Amino acid sequence: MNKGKKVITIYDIAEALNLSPSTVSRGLKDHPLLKKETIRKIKTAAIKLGYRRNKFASNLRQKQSFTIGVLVPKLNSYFMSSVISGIEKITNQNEYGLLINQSQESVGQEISCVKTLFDSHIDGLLVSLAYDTKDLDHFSCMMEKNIPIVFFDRVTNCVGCMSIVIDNYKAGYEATTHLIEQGCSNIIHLTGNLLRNVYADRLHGYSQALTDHGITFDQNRVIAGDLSGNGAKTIVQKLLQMKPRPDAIFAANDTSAVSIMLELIQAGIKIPEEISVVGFNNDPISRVITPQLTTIDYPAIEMGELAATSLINKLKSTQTNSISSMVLQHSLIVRDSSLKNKPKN
Amino acid sequence: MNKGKKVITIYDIAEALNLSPSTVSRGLKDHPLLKKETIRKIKTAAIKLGYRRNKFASNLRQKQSFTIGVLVPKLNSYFMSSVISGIEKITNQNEYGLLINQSQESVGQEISCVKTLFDSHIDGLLVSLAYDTKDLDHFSCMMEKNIPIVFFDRVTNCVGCMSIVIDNYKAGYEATTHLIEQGCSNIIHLTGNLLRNVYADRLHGYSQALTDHGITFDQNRVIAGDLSGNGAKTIVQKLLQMKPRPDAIFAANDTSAVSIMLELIQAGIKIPEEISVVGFNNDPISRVITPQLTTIDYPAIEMGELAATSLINKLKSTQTNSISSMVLQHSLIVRDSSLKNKPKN
DNA sequence: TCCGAAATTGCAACCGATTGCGTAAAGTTT
DNA sequence: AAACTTTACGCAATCGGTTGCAATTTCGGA
Repeated sequence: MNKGKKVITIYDIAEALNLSPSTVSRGLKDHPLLKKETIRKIKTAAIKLGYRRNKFASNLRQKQSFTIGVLVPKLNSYFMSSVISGIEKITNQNEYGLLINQSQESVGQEISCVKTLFDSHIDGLLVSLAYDTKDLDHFSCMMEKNIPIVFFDRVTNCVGCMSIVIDNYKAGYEATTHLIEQGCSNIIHLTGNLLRNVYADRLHGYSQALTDHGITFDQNRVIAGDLSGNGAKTIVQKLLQMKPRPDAIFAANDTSAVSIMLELIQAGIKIPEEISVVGFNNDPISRVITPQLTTIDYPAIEMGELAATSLINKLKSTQTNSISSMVLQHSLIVRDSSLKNKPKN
Repeated sequence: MNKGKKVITIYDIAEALNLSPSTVSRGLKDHPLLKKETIRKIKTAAIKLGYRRNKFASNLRQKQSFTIGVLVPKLNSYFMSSVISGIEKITNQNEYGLLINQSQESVGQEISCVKTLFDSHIDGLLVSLAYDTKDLDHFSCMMEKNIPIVFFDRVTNCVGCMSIVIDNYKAGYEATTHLIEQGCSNIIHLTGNLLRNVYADRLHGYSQALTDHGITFDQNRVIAGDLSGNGAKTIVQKLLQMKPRPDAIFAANDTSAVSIMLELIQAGIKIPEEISVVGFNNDPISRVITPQLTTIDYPAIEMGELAATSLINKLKSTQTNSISSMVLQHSLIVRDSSLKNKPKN
């Protein structure tokens, strides 16, 4: 395979110019000790001969790959693809390659992906954890070799690692407070695996908001599921049978919120009159469903850009900077699905 | 940077076992000429010492990277992230790395990304073309070195390259025919850059369906735009001013279809009674909008899997197989946005 | 017990770029 | 013109794994 024309190396350039390979190597990267004239000659010849640097040889020697690994639970969600789009933008600008893997929400896959990425000699790693990851043992190979890791969205405490997040606690608090202010008092919270900070924090915010407004937190009103929207029918059936019927639902993502809404509508329930709904993420679907879904705007692209920028800075600076966590701004977007008081158009 | 513990090489294993590095190298990859016992010893020692193969050295020698490049217009769409999810699944199974770049819908970026990927010595390339790419000159570096390219979705004719597509002509034909069968005769078609096969073919199918049903094709009823949904307001204004008012819209993607629908609803137009709408892609939003959007189901994940599988097969087989194009199955999904005749629930 | 075939393993060159150190060439100073 | 800096470039080792071919060991058979 790959048997095209002859590969041009620095040796070919050296020979053509009657110079040594080392001079050519230096010339190609503007070494200050070389004569300007020589550098010009080398570069001209390189272009004329169609020279391309062999990254393997270069990486082997320099022990750097200029490649960043990305490990996410799932690629095909609006949120995650936006994050990755942001990451790609930055890494591309900085001439880093991007090696992307998905854990498919399983620790097993996550472990195997980390191994693969490690073997690929990535310079740094961007991670959002799988649904059921419990510990970080599988990342130890990276840490031992001082390969910096930046976690984003689904993060974890980890000495020496950096985290990019939004204030999920506050967001949960705001969403819940909004519902309470709309007159809701019997609020269901749909959440995911509480091992994950995003869900635990949102739940915590929800709980605190209730308490702060004189509503007692009730464990039975918290439903933890996979948030994929698959179980919506069952959940709605369950909700409608609860003794004091819930008057609001705060879901930890838009996908599940929308699925629930569709089921509620199917069951003849009026939104928001009978039940208000608030989601999370501000996916496109939230703007499209009727009534439009109140949700938390999550700056996905910015998160990707920031995560990538932070990692690259860490790679470029020799000094260990001490920032361990950065929090991006979210915002509550109020739409019709939760507006009980005000008149709808 | 990266100054962790000592790196273990095959030389360390060789020394520990009193063997030669070449034997260790062979043992690690189950060379048939080695004694089984020796292989076992080598592997055991490798694990005990924490050996990791250095891909750079290996790739340098073998002139292969076991890495596949992916170049797409935009990462952050439901369709594209699904395709990539499919690609990742296959490449991961086959132990290939994935280097992903986005052209941001611009030829300029596309050219620069191809250069980057070429310099990264990818073994093969998966491409969906940017919005305004006119020729394939920038891919010639790949072709000269016999690096196989598989195009998907937005493809182009190219000797020696492979294409994975759906039958866009037929899909356009079916969508239009469906509208005609619902009694529509004044059908607008919203399309993108006609340089791209996907749009040209859908337009062609639309046009042929009209002709086949005795409706004359009218260039004024074709609106070519960016399909991002941004110009929806302007387009709807324009539509509502047309002399015989259109009774249907066939949009080349769901995003624009939904944006148009929202504007139509805003303008007090009843869907589908006054204007029917059909989209393309079967994005999640199509199921969520009211009325639900009739659309063409596009097997995105399967397309990703097939593209990756085809490329890997091509890499593994020495013989040049002759398949130049594969067509995946699409399907028309009829929903309320186009059902004029039948009663709605 | 000796010989050749078969089974194992080692030697050494190689992939292509990088870089510490040494040296030759050019320029300065007095 | 001798002695000393600068400036510019070359030598050769190195990164770690791979592989064609040679060398050594093993073993069956005579």
